[in-house]
Formats: sequence, structure tokens, C-alpha cells
Amino acid sequence: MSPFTRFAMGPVRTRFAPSPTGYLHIGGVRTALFNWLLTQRYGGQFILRIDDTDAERNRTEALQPILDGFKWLGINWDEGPEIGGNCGPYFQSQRQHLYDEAAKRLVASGHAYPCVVTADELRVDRETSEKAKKPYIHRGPRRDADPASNVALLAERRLPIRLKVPVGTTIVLDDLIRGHVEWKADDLGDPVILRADGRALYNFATVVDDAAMKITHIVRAAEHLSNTPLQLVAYAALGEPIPHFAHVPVVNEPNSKKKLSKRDMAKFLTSEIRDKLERIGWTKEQIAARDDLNPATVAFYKEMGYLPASLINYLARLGWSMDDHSEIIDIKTMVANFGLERVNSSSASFDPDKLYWVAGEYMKELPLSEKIAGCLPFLVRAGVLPDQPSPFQLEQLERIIVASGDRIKLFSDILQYGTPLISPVVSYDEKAVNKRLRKDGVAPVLAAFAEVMQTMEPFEPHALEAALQALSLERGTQPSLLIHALRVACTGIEVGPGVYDVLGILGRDESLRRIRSCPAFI
RNA sequence: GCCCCCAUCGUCUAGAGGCCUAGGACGUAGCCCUCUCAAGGCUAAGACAGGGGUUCAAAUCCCCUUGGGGGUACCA
Repeated sequence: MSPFTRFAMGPVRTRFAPSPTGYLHIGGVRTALFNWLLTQRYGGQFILRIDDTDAERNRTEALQPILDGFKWLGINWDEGPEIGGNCGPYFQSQRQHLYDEAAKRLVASGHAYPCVVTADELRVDRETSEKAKKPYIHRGPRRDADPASNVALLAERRLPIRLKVPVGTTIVLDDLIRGHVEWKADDLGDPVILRADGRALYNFATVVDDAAMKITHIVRAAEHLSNTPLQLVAYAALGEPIPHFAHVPVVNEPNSKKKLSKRDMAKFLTSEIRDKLERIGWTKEQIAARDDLNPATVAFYKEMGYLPASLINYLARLGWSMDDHSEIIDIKTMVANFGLERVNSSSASFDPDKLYWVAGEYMKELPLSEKIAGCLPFLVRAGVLPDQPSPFQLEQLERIIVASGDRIKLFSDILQYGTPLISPVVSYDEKAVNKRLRKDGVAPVLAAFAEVMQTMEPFEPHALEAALQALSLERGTQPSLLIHALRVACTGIEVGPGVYDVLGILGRDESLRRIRSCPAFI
């Protein structure tokens, strides 16, 4: 029976189990996305379960940024933090009793046994094997003891519990992405599933929880493939049905075959990225105060003004394809076509350039009102506009955004195009001034055009263009001479929207003021 | 060391034995459009890791090598 037949027979239940680390990692969210897409496609539930068993590394406040990241992206969960569900609690730290109970049950049934070997003895054994260049496979002395005596032993001493790997067998997995994989049980040591203090180990807790939560499809990063045989043994010992597994390829660093790791995220906060953040209004102190502001996290893209749908689109295409040509795939189409059978099995490098392009494609389609709403906070943060802009300022912003057109790919791009028009020119680009203003013949024609502007009616782009063409013809100069001079005079820079739009947005008085005080005349 | 996974342009991918002188996309370069920058149009460079098989035929199947990754924990 194909796994896809089984999808139709009951709801698909998938889960994502992040640790509360304070940020949502790009690689993690991609895995979560595949889980979510699967449930959207086949109908089912996506569950968020918080893996907070590692007490030292966990802060409760560190969960919020993760939930915020999912919310921003529109990846909603059907069960989990904030909303609960029938299989709670959804925090592993609150489920210890379940792991404890399950482990004891396995001892009683002879599938597990208490470990009487001390950590020191284990270390010595391991080193001995290593010296002999032999793999170390641990089998504890109580392994073959009578289950009842093991139970009795546990009643008097607190000991770690190990799972019995069935010797002589072959453990097989038919992974939905990797295909058929097998391991010889004899290559695997008996793993500890419960520490002496009762805390469960990952490989056991995850199985107990996935079984209890009736997870049908375990879609997780490929780095967990090696954990799977042990987990399969645990399922069998527990007498639980084995879910489908799909190991998705990991996300690599840009232009690299190295995994995009949580551990060395700091290195992604390059000076270039710092500059970018500062340019959009972040102070050095604010950047330093947030360790999640770097390109390996979802929060970074939110702060840079990426449209969430564009990140989803990019991440889905990283490792998955719909067909041989589609790049921009809206969420509805994605859901309707998503399937594990078109997820690649090799790892993929994260490409910021392509993401930027995707972001631009989405921005092109965004309705004007949403563009304005999205850009505004960036201008406010940078101090270009007040918290409560006047109707005039809002109208001006709208005209700037319209005039900027496809130049705005990220909301933060408004700063590059909007600031020179909203704020007074504080500095002129030296190169632009030399090239466009301090040039023979520019000053007189600029002055003459200012005269025309003074009285022309109406003061709007079409009329301005006609007037400029007429003046250029009359004086025998190239229109472009005046056009370029005007842009630099009015904005200080050489790039930006069409110059007639620039003048129209500034208005007659402001345009004249800027022209008359520009470096062409001093 | 041992076990497992992966391998097509710089990057993301298409390709399930003949449709492949390997297709698309991002990026790069050039040209066109043009008041600059974007956007758009056109063009170019650019890949089957290597070696053996199997087959009339291999990017596609098998084996080996190489390279990358993961595991080998009382981490997750």
C-alpha cells in the first residue's frame, strides 16, 4: 500500500518540535513549512510541541519569538502553545511522567533494563574499543535478566534505563523522501532512554510523544535519519504503530555545503548586514540588544520588510519543486500541489539573492494601500515621518510609492527612495554633483527652468515635461542635461523615480527652494 | 575507525533508459528600451564529480573511488 493511499484514509497529523531558543531559525521554519503544507494538502492537523527538556538552555520568554515568527508567516498550528488541544500538554517539560511510565512499562515487559554500569566504566570500555579500532556497541549486564528482577532492582535503586536493541535483526525504514534504508541492529548499542533522575532522552521522549499525539507523518531534518533505527525499536517495544517518516534535506549556508547552523549564527551578522540595519533606522545599541537580527532567522526578514509570502515561496522552493518551471507559486497553488514525492533528497544552499528577487515579485503584486501600510513603519522608525503622519504626508507617501514603482522590493526600500523626497537634502552625493551639476552650461539652464517653474500652471508632471522640452529646444540644449541636473539638485542623488514625478511630489515651492540652494549655484 | 545519507550550470532546480547537441529560474555579462536607477525585452557564458559495468542505448540502473553531510552521548 502506498503511503499516499493512506493519506486519504484518515487525517494527516504532523508536528514541529522547536526548542525555545529565542528565535525562529530559517532551516527550522523550512522543515515546519513542509509539515504544515502536508496537512494543508491532505487535510489534517499541524501540531507545535515545545521541546523544553534541556533546562539550562531554556527560558520561557524564549518561546514567544518563535510563535511570533510562525504567526507572521501565516503558518498556523492546530494544537500547541496558546491554543492547547486534546493531546496536551504540549511542553515536553510537563510530560516527564509519561516518559517515566513508558520506560518502566518497557522494563516490566522485558524490552528495557536498568543500567548498572557506571559512566566511568562506560568511558573506559569505549576507549578500549577505540584503541582496538573496533566499534563500541554497549550491551548491559542486566539485559538478559528476568524482567521481574529488573523491576525489583529499579524499585530499590534509581538507575538509568536502557532499551534493548533486538540483536541479529535488520531494522528497515521506507522513508518517503530517502526511500529504503536499513541498519543492522548489531551495529547499534542499547541506548539510554531514561536517566537515573527520571529525565527522558530525546530519542525516547520524541517517540512517546509522537505516539501519544497520534502523529502520522514525521517530517524532519535529514540529520535525524541516524536516530531513526533506535526510534523504530522504541515504537516496536511500546507496541505503537509506526508512522511514516520523511527526512528533508538540510539547508546550507549561502554558496556552501555547510549546514546553516544555529550555533554560529553570529557570523551572519556581517558588517554589511549591520550597515543595512542601520540604514533602515536601527541603532547600534538596538542591534546589539537583539541576537536574532541576522540572516539565519525569520525575524531578520520581517525587520527588513520582506513580505512573508515571499519567504514562504522561497523556502518551499528550496528543496521542493512543483514542476519544471514554476518559481512564483501562490500559497493556494502550493498547497494544492505540495507532496513529499517532489522534495529533493540532497541538501540545498540558502540563496539570499534569489530570495530578494522573489520578494520583489511579490511586492509588484501588492495592492497600493498595503504597500503604504507596510512602508510607513520603516519611515517612522527612521524618524523620517512622525508616528501620526498628517494627511498631507500620507498623500505624499502614496505619490512616492506610486512613482517608485517596482524599485521597492522590500518595505525598507522606501527609505532609499522616500527619504530624499520627504526630508530636506542634507548631503549631496559628490560624484553626482560633479557629473550633473558642476558642469558647463548647467547653471544658466537650471536657473531659466526655475523661472518657468515659478509661474507655470498646472504644476504637474505632464506640464513639467512639456515645459522642459520646450525650454531645451529654445536654448538648444539636450533635455537630459536639465533632467539629470534637476534630480541631483532636488534629491542629492542620481537614482530614483522619474524627475517629473520628483518635482510633482515636492511641489512648486519646495522644488524651487531646493534648486536655488543646490551646489550648481555655489 | 564503524554505520547511514547525499552528489546535474556559482546557486535553486527539471530530468524516473531513447523526447538531452541536458530545459527553466536566480545571479553574472552584453545589447535594446530609457532622464538615472529599478522594471521589461533579447542574447551570451555556464553543469551530469571520476572510473568501471549492465544495455542496441545511461544524467537516469549496478559497483568502486572521490568529495560533502549526519550519527556513533546519561545532547537535541
